[in-house]
Amino acid sequence: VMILRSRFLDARRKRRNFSKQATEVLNEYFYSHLSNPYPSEEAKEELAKQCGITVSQVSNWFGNKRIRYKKNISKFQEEANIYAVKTAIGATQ
Amino acid sequence: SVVEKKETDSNNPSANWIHARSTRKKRCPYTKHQTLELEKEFLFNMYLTRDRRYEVARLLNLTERQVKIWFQNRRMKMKKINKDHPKDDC
DNA sequence: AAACTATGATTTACGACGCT
DNA sequence: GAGCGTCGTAAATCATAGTT
Repeated sequence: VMILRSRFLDARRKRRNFSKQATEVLNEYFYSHLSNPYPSEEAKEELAKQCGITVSQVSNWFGNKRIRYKKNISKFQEEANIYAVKTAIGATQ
Repeated sequence: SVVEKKETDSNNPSANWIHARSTRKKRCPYTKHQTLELEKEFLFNMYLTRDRRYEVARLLNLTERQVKIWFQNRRMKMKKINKDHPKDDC
């Protein structure tokens, strides 16, 4: 019984990558809050809405992003620069 | 100046959220058997009595703490499942 | 098409804090 | 006040999607 249940739930692990726009929004938040990339529950809800994903998915994304960023900062340097520039442009307008 | 501030933040990975959980036990995935038995126990009741916890731990060769935490995590998982899919059921 | 890598989701293990 | 509760998370691992 629960074998079927767990198999059913494992099937939910089938995923699709998030859209380019969603990833863009998440990265923008991440890199503009690099000193403290921990969105509040409200911020998560807002991001989820903007991205068309669930709050859980936003939490997963930030969890993965924080650990992977931290594990290899240099690998993300280029991406970090891109979003730094992006937010800088946004700030001057 | 706004630009400068953002850039220094970006170039400053020392910004403290990188705190290493130094003295933590490494996560060790449980066996199929352990997980299955834990799930069966959870199905029986979501909360463990002290005696049950001792028995389960002994039977599965886990510590009581591991069993306690497994049940805590399992309850959180159930809560998340109920939240993400409100009412589709078998 | 078979390696390989990126990425989203799930699983252990805690710290922080609450309640009794 | 020891002890178990939830909540949010780190870190490792899993499973698959996407790339070379």
